[in-house]
Amino acid sequence: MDNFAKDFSYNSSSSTSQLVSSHLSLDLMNDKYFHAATYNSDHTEQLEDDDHEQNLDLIRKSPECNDLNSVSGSHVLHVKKGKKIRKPKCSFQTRSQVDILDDGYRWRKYGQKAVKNSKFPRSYYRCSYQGCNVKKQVQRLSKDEGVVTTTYEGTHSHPIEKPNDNFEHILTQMQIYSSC
DNA sequence: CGGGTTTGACCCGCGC
DNA sequence: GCGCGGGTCAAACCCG
Repeated sequence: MDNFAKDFSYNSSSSTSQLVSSHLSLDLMNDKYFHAATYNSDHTEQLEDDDHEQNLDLIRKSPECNDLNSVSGSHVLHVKKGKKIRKPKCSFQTRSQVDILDDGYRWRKYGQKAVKNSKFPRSYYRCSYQGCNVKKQVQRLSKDEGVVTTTYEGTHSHPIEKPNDNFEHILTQMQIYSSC
């Protein structure tokens, strides 16, 4: 785990980001070396519920959603109809043979798209917990087939279903860096 | 039967 | 206006 801490590189200017992925499985650690190349976090101010619902679609259409490989970590501003919208987004890369990382939450796949200039498709998942609309995108890098990029969007409104102490530690590391 | 996956259609923003 | 690419929907399907 110390190796992970060393390998882990944080790349974000966000000071108040919220981490939405909390756990990755022990299997991942044993079977696949967790590379953890980048961490990208954008933070949005807590929106009023009404605004949040209204903005979901705007967020969904945001071109920034497409930037899986971005490591800028800069705050993303979306302006439409006079509204400023910032959305929380965390992405990281793992060196793994499998695309789906067991992060302790239950996910339901709702789409898959071919990605231009990549032979691997991008998969879209939503948290299946009722009322929780956290999304994640999973894509394998065409450049390096061993690397999977996972992007989380939103914040879980419920506890983790399958806690895992090992990655709790990772989360702690990430949260320390991001001052969550 | 309930919940998850697959996959083609659809929508939207953007660049030309 | 049109084509392209990304993101989502939803019907059909699968599985435990």
